[in-house]
Amino acid sequence: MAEVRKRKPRADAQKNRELLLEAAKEILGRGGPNASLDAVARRAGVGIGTLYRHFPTREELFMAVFSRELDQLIVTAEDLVERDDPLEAIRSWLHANVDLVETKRGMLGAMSLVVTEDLKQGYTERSSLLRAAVDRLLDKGRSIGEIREGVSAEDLMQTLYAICYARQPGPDWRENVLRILDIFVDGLKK
Amino acid sequence: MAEVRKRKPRADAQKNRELLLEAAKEILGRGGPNASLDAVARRAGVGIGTLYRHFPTREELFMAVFSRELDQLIVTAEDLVERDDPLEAIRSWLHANVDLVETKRGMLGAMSLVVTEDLKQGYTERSSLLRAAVDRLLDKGRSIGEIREGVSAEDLMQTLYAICYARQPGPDWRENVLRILDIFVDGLKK
DNA sequence: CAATATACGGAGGCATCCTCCGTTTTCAAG
DNA sequence: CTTGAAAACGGAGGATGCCTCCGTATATTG
Repeated sequence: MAEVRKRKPRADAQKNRELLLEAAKEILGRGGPNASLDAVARRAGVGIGTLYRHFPTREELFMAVFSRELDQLIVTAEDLVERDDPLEAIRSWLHANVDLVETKRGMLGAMSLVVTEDLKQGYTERSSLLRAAVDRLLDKGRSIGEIREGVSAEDLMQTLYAICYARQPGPDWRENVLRILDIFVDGLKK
Repeated sequence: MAEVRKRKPRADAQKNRELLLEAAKEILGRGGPNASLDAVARRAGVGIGTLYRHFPTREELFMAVFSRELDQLIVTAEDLVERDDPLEAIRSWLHANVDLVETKRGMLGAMSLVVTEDLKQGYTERSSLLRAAVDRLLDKGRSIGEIREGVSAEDLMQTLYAICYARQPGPDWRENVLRILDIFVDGLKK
C-alpha cells in the first residue's frame, strides 16, 4: 500500500545485529538450544536489551542464524533433483545434512526447532523453499514409482533431525546416524 | 566384602521418597524434561534439599520415575517374542510404546534421556533387561533372515523416542508417528 | 546545528539451580 | 523409657538465566 517514506536504518543497529549473529552462531553452536542468551549478548559486547530488541524470541534468533545453512541445503537439494536415482538422491541429501550438522552438534535442537516451528506456521519463505526442494526430490521418486506415497518433506526433515539429535555424541556418531538413516531410506522404497 | 551391619532405613525418608516420586511423575509428565525441580519438591511438600538428597541429579529422578514404565515395556517385549512374525512383533512393540507415551508427552525427552544415558553407561539392570528383550525380538527376525544385520536394540529404541519427540504435539501426533515408524520398520526388512 | 526518531545498556523482578549447614527426627542400645 | 548419635529435614543463599522497562545516548535529516 502507501509505502511511508522512512529513515535509513541506523548504522549502529545494523552493526550490532551482525555482532549478535556472530556471537549466537558461536554460543549456540556449542551450547545448543538452551544456551544462555545473556552469554550471547555478553560475547557480542552489547546489552541484553539490544539482543531482545533485535530478536524478541529465542526462535527468531535461531532463525536468523540458520538462514545461511538453510540456503545451502536448498541448493544441495535442487542440485540433486537432476540425478537419475531419486532414492539415492534423497540419501545423498540426508548425508549432506549429517555432514553439515556434525560440526555443529549444539545447533541440532535449534535446527529441528526451526524446521518444525516455521514449517508449521508456514510464513517463512526460506523454509518453504527448502520444503519445496525436498518435495521435488520426493515427487520425482513417486512419479517413477520408486518411492511410496504418503511421505512428506516434513516427515523426512523431522526424522532426519530427530535421529541426529537422539544419538549420543561421540566418535561413532556419524557412522551410527548414517546407518539408521539408511534403514529409513530403504523403508521409503515402494 | 565385610558387609557392615546397618541401621534400618528411616521411615520418614522412605515416605518422602515416595512423595517425591509421585510429585515428579505428575510434574514431569506435564512439563517435560526441563520442568522445575523446585516445583516437584513444592508439590511433594518437602524441602528442596530433601529432593536433592534423594535424587542428586535430574537424571536419577527421571530414572526412578520411569522404572515402572520400563518394566511394562519389558513385559510387552517378552510376550511378543512368542509371536511368529518378528517384524510385526517389533512393529507392535513400537506401537505399544507410542500408546504408552501418548498420554505422557512431557515425559518423552526424559524417556530418551534415560534410555541413552544408562544404556551408554550400562549400569542399570532394568535397562539391560529391556535391551535384552528387544534384542531377542531382533534376533529372532535375524535368524529367520527376515531382518537385516547391524541393527541394535539401542538403534531401535533411540529411533523410536527420537521420532516421538520430534513430532509436534497435536491431534495428528499419533497417526504421524506411527506412519514414520512404519517406514522405519519396513526398512528393517532384509 | 538542532530536533527527533531510533537504538542502546543494564538494572531489576522473578524463576530456577544446587549447596550447605543448623535443626529436627528416628532408631536402637542400655 | 531414656538418650545420644546417625540420618534426614528444610530452606536460606549465591549463582545464573529470563525478559521488561525506561532513562540515556546517538545517528539521521532538514
